[in-house]
Amino acid sequence: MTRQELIQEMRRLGIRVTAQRLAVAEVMLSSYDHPAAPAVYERVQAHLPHITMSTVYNTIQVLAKGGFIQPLSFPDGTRYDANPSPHANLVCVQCRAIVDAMDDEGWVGRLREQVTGKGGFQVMSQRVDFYGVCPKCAAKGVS
Amino acid sequence: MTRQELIQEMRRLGIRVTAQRLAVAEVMLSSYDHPAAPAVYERVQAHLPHITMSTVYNTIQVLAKGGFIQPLSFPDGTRYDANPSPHANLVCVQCRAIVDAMDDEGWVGRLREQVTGKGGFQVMSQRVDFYGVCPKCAAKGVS
DNA sequence: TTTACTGCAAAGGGTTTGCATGAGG
DNA sequence: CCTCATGCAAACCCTTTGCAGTAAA
Repeated sequence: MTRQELIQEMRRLGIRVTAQRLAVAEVMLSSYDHPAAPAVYERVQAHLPHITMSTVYNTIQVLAKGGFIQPLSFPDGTRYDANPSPHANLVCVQCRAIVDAMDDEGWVGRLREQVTGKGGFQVMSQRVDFYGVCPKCAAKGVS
Repeated sequence: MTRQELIQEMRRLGIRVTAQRLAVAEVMLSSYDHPAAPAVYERVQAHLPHITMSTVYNTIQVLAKGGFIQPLSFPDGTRYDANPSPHANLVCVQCRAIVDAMDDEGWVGRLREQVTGKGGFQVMSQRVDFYGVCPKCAAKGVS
């Protein structure tokens, strides 16, 4: 998504475009490690040294409401996922890394189909996390 | 699970058995609405009026570590799931109700099989949530 | 008897809010 | 111009922690 497309999409959703929001959105959309707010703050500071955490949190809420990102609550804070397609996350319980799981065959979407329509529950979105130990941590800690 | 079986299982895991822990565990294991800590506290108070939130939180940690319950973090607090089998949760974004989704055909387990073994990630547990509007709320708010 | 759990109160930390200033449409 | 976003600081709320007393094993 180019900067122009991003601006157009924001305007289409009635989101007022500011330098801060653009910066936060671009960091979010180009981050694949599911950053928390403080990490987003740090990265945005490289472009906008004067931005504050309030604005980052405010913008995050706006972007979430607009469907650009999905919040993932964890005990130690909220991480954000900018991948709009149905997928699973692999969450390392040791280093807290989060990566998207390969799901070429669309199993998450299929699971959603199974759930939808049963019992009259209207599914709007989903969160699929698998918790465990990533290859790096498994190599380090020889458990 | 009877009270005696619960006690034996706790001892087997090296968990010291106290009246407070038994009460919290029994409330947890007999609650199917995925209660948050304050709700657990209220229910336990019916049996142990003198218990405190500290003890409830302490016990919750112990039970989670022992694998009796799974914490589910949400923006407005943590809910707890006492269903040990792989399943999906249906989370109503309006009334915050959480119910287990029927998964007779084991789709969640199958999805886990797909993820496990790909890329060397060691899966230990999972969380599968579907967010939407429950039948009750759909009937009320005619959206 | 030894270990560690309970209760109480206070602290912790990510996130939200109130308000004056400043910028977008 | 009018509305709404930003920045700053303080407040929020769920959860954790420190400590003295007490109960489990």
